[in-house]
Amino acid sequence: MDKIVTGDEGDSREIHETDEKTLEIPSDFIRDAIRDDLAQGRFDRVHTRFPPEPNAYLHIGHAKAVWIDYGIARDFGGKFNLRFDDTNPTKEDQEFVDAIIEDVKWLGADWEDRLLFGSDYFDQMYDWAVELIKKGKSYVCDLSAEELSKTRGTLTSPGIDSPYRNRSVEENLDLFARMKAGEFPDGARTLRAKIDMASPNIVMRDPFMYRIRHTEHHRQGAKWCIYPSYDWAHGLEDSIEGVTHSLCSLEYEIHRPLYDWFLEQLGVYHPRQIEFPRLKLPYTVMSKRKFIELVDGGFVEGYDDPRMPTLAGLRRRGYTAESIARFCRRIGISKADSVIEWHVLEDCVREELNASAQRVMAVMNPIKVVLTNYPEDQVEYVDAINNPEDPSAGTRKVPFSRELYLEQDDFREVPPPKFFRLTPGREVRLRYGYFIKCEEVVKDENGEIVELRCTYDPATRGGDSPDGRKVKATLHWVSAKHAIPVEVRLYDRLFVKEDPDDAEEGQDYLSNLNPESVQVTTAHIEPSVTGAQPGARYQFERQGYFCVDKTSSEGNLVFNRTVSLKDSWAKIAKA
RNA sequence: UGCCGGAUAGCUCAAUUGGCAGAGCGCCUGACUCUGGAUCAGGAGGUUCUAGGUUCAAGCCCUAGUCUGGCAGCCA
Repeated sequence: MDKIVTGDEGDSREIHETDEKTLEIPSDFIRDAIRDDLAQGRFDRVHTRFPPEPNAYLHIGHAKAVWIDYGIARDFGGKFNLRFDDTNPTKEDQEFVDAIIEDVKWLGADWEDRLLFGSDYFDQMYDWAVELIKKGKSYVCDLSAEELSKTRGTLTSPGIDSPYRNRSVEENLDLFARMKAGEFPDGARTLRAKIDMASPNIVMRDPFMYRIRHTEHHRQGAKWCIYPSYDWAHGLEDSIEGVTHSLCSLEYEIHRPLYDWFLEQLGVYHPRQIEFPRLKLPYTVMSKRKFIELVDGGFVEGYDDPRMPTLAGLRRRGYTAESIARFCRRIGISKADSVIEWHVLEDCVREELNASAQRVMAVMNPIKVVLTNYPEDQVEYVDAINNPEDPSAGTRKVPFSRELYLEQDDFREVPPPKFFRLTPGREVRLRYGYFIKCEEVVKDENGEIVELRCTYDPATRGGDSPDGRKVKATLHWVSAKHAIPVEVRLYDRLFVKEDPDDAEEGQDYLSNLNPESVQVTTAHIEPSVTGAQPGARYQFERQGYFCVDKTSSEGNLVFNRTVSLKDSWAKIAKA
């Protein structure tokens, strides 16, 4: 039986037996390809990497990539590296390195001791470039960026050779060394691979390997003034690290021939690149440039604005790492470049929070209710279940008194059909409290309802009627004098169009911003949440899941709505 | 222009070498009878884009066609 071993320093510990264990690994086209590679002996272990460029915050699309890279390594008992692809100093920053590390850690991917940086291999890459020059496979080109793009040809016509293409090896070596030494200004020269200017694949038309950039690198400082291109660097980084499967998104597909070409010319260890489609979600944007514009333009509060699809934003919104992992598992990996609806992610977080979130009662739009037959100064503490899905979560005491707040939506003076909540003359249950009956509607001079006068049935304490009487609705409530006012932020989609780029003539995606993407309101909440710390998650009964925002403080609690509960009444009411 | 992909339930997507076409949401029904428009369980729902072909057997392989998406930077 074939044994698959792992470890790149000869610690060939046995992890799987192909015929049996790998069959238990979920199937998708990438895992299948890897399984096949192992079975055919093309590789004898699995080693992946997640290679972000530290120039932006990670978003939900990266979470999919992380879960493919890390998930596959884990499934096959292999290794996973977190590697920063920091080859372009002009856009990169330590701030992003730190944020990305936090995000990947939060997601739950484990890179063990392999936190790596592509820039740490610059010396090796340089030596390899010299080697390619010596082999006549690379040359220094003096064409400007503009000239280069002109001579590259078009989608329909071949490019033309650079006049510098046939420089001697000696001259190339000399020029390249001087490029490195800093003798030339930015953009004056490039090092290019000598491949084929007539290739139908434009990526193969003598792509550049190094450009001159007199810019300090966030990690390497001023050591370098020439920086490698993605195409040149990426395969080398994978090779150096002993990566077996270099998994990347579909836009790199046409780069694969170049990835392979460099490694073949060098004759070094050669990983396999496999591409998968990026995650797409409607009503949002996922590009670094647009994130920056949204933040700098003040359209959102920051990279961690709860409306943003960034991991920082989703985290602040209340999404858990587990719900995101669940989401990634559910959508799987296929070759189709598909758009996944938000409700898939929302279901995932509801599923998890339904099982784990502490229940609490909060009234968003209060209507005052006075229990006319309830003693003036009496206060009772009723037992409320913390989580009906989890008995071990126990119970808590909630104060009940003569004056209460109910949800405005839970009362209709003239009820529409199928409305089972409070209405004049009808009896309903107050959750964990009593049955109450609406006797009178008090209005001000403008005809606006100011309060409801109800009676309660003392025999129904706790919510049960000894005579077996039934009510159709159970409403949440708070005691008016015990309730704490808190700030609540209700979020909606950031853009009004599925594809924000689908804008009117002369307009861009910013014109599609949803003006109602956030609604700030005050809720009256039961006192048990006093002292809730940022990040704490609750279900506001009958409403949704909320978490305490980072701006929250002891005296001024702030909640973000992660997601509402499913609400089919909203649809019935609309119809 | 080249390369790659997709077309499957009302919607968004799955389907390991060809072997009874699945999930989530939506819809319908039921259970719980203190979230009763929450939650849970069950059910209905498909001529797999079209026309041919190979095969005992085709969503999958082959041929032709129609529609549709992505990529093509001195970014990664």
